[in-house]
Amino acid sequence: MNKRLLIYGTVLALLAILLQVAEYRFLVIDYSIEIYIAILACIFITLGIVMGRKLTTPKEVIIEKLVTVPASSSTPFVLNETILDKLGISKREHEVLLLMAEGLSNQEIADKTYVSVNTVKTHVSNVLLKLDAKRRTQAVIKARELSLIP
Amino acid sequence: MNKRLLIYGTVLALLAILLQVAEYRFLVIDYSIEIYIAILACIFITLGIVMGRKLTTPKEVIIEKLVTVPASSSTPFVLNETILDKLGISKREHEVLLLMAEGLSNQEIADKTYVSVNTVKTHVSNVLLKLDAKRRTQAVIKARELSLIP
DNA sequence: GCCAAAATCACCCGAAAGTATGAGTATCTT
DNA sequence: AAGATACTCATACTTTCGGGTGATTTTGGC
Repeated sequence: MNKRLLIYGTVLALLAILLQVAEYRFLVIDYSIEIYIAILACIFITLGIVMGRKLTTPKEVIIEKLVTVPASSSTPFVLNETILDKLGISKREHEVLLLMAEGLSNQEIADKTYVSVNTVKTHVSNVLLKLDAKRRTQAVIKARELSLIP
Repeated sequence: MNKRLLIYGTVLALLAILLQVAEYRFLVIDYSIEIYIAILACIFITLGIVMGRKLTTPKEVIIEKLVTVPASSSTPFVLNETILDKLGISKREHEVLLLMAEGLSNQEIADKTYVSVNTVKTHVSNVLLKLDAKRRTQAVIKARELSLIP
């Protein structure tokens, strides 16, 4: 930081000298003083802008990213297969149920399981029917209550 | 923003006129030209610095900070209000988040909270944004991980 | 080999969800 | 008084869901 100030200082000094020299030249060639002022103004204004930009400390925007630590669950979760086949939920259906519970869309589930979206929709529909849910959100809740998903 | 530019423009113009007037005075009183230059330089350099600071968008240094959330599992659940207002989720938004987590549809949430469906949609959209979720299912998962809902 | 259940896929259609935008009101702070 | 925020609502539009129906292909067991 101090280095920077030093550099600017010397640059300023040099410019002053340069202007001093230029001054006499200008006077000799007898340019109008207005032009001289304008040039001076331009030079120092740009210098000022540059200094202003470099010297001002940039704003620091701290973005805090939230990360959850998995937290060792006390109960390991055991799938309740009894209820699973009591409700007649098949393997595939249970699979999409799990993915549904992860907040995936039908399309995303389709991509993950390498089947078409239509197939996923069919599975989802069946799951909704078998769990007596109106929406996938409800299905997930019920499934969790029944220990069908973690 | 445009107002600011206008103001600067007028200030500049005024300064120019002022300098013009001052110029002749200086010449009359016959000060040395060096002082004149110095004054000019000071004025324009400060002007430049001010302009540089105000006109240039302050560079924002984005610092990402990871914040770990313990994710309490079997504990009775305590709302993490710190995260709640860190994410800027309002009371109403949190309310619809809770109802969303119960598997309710927008219409059902609207009925329960005595507002229109459109309002609920707005709240839901905001929640999705603030939780960085694409779907309500995802939002519920994230909210639970962050201890925003039971 | 045959059958039933499971799995796959398609198409249509309406409902719900989500996005974008604008705007009015209320409250609270400076 | 002005500004910021939260809350409310609307309109228009796009995407996703979910229901209904039907059809073909696997698969596992008898």
